[in-house]
Amino acid sequence: MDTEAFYEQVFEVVRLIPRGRVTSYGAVAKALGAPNYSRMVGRAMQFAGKAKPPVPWYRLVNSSGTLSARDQSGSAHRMQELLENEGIEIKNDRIVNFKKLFWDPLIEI
DNA sequence: GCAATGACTGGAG
DNA sequence: CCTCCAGCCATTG
Repeated sequence: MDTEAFYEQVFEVVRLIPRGRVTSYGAVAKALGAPNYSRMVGRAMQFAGKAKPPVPWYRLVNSSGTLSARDQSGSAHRMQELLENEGIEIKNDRIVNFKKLFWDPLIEI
C-alpha cells in the first residue's frame, strides 16, 4: 500500500474514536498492522485539518497521554479546550485519568 | 543519494 | 516523573 492510502486508514480509525475518549499514535499504527509507523500517523495528522470529512485529530495523543499535537498557531491550548469540551480533563498538557479514557482501536477493528 | 527533521515509542539511567 | 538515546520511516533540502 502507498503512504497516501495509509493516511486514509489513519483518518478512518481516528474518526471511529468515541466522543470523550482518546487514543495514541502507536495504537492507531498498530491497529493498521504497522507498529513502527507511529511517526507516519503524526505526519498524516498534518493533512487531517483539510481532510473531508474532518477528523477529530485532537483525540490523538502520545503513549503517555501528553498533548504532543499542536494546532496551526503552534500551541496545544485549543486542543485542550476541545478535549475539555468533551469531558476530558487536562492537567499540565497531560490527560487526567488517561488510562481509563484510552480507547484501543484494536478492540473495535 | 545522503543528512537532517519530525503531531512517536520503549527502554535505560 | 524526567531526560537521554536508539530505532523507526516518509519528507525535504
